[in-house]
Amino acid sequence: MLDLRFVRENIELVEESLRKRGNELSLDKFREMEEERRRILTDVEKLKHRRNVVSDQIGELKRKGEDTGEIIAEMKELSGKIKEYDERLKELENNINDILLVIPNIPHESVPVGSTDQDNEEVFRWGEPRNFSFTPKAHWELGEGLDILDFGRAAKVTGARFTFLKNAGARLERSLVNFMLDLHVEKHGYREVFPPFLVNAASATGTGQLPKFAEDMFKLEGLDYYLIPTAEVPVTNLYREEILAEKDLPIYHVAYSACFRAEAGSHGRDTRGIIRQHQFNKVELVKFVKPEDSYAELEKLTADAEEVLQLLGLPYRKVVLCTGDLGFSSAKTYDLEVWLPAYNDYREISSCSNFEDFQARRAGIKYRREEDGRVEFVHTLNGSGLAIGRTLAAIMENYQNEDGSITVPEVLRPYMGIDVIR
RNA sequence: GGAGAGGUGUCCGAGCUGGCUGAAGGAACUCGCCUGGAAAGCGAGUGUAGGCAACCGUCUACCGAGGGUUCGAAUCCCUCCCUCUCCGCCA
Repeated sequence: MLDLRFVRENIELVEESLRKRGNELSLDKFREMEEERRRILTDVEKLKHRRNVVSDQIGELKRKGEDTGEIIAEMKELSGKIKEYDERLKELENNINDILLVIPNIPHESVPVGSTDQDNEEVFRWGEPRNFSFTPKAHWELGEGLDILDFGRAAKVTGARFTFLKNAGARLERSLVNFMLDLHVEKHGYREVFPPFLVNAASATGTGQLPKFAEDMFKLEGLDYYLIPTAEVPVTNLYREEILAEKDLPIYHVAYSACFRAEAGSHGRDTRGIIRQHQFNKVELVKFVKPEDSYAELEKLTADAEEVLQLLGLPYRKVVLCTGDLGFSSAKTYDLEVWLPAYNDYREISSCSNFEDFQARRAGIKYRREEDGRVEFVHTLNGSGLAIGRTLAAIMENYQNEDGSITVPEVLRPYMGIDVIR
């Protein structure tokens, strides 16, 4: 979330940035309540000071064995007043906080202004989409033909938008996880963590899923547990309510996890295949860095994700999301979109974002500067490195052969143990 | 799941028969003295959040979280969370 004082002192700027995101939230109510809050706070603090002073006097009088009846009567009245003020104050603080929690991050100045994904700007393309001498099949056709994807039985066992991976398909999924983890750990210097797949409400609030996007997550009935929509949530919350040492920054983590998305609004889109599932695997990159470094770190993080695509030989393009398409918590996001022959288009396979101090403030992740001992919020970043299921689909479609078999990309062969899936 | 113990500042650790404890003592760190240099020693300092003033400063809150009792709570009561030990169960 944004800093309370910052919002108070920059209301117009915040409203302007909301408009750029296509959000018509008015902050009039916020302004009113914040004024009242400060008024009451000043008053109640004066009363509390009085209470503290008199309380000391009572202690002293009691020690001397003197009468305190009158002064205690005064204090009773004072305490009653304080209680009333505190109640109103709490109400205001809750209401103000509720507003702050649903204000999205302010887009970075380099982010193009726009309303939909049509307005995203392409940064560059890498690789050439392959020219097929035959009509390429979609990954779901290939998968069923090779008996490596089973949609029907997954629907029976669980429901729509779940898939069984079988045989070389299951092995390919596992190979991709290992390949990506190895690359990021060994070459890019990330430290591997394996997180819980369930988090509590405080963690989901820390990264920005709650309170606004509760319906996108699966929640365990009767428990304060949510299935993680991405490893970003547990990994970013690793250091929630902590003060890190400057010498420990930057911290790079890479984590494999399953991801769970309820995505209530997605019915009807990508109903075939494994592009949009309720459960998928992902290798996620998460960084905690000093504020002055975060934009350079975003470029590096994105490059780390790109290298996966390059090593796999998958054509992709990099786009910068416009203000209207930017995620709630993000200040700037690059999407990497992989070429899918069956769609004859590029589809998102990685999303790399700088959240600046937006998540750090919600989650209370700070660091102490060596120079002057001051404490400030870190900047957090994350990006997919990559989404495994979509990578699998991309490999199947881009590396398919006329006979329906699939050539295994060179870098995966040590993990797969075979050259062709047939 | 059952029984017991406990959660205090960067860390360790007192206080817990309510007022003189934002919090003893120690460690660590910063600055100064000492020294050829270092260690030891000596002296001073070092939490977070918020309000007012915005130069110095000042006030409020915070002893796992929330609520209650009280004129007043780290200290008493209740609920919850977490950690440890033993038992049960389980991969």
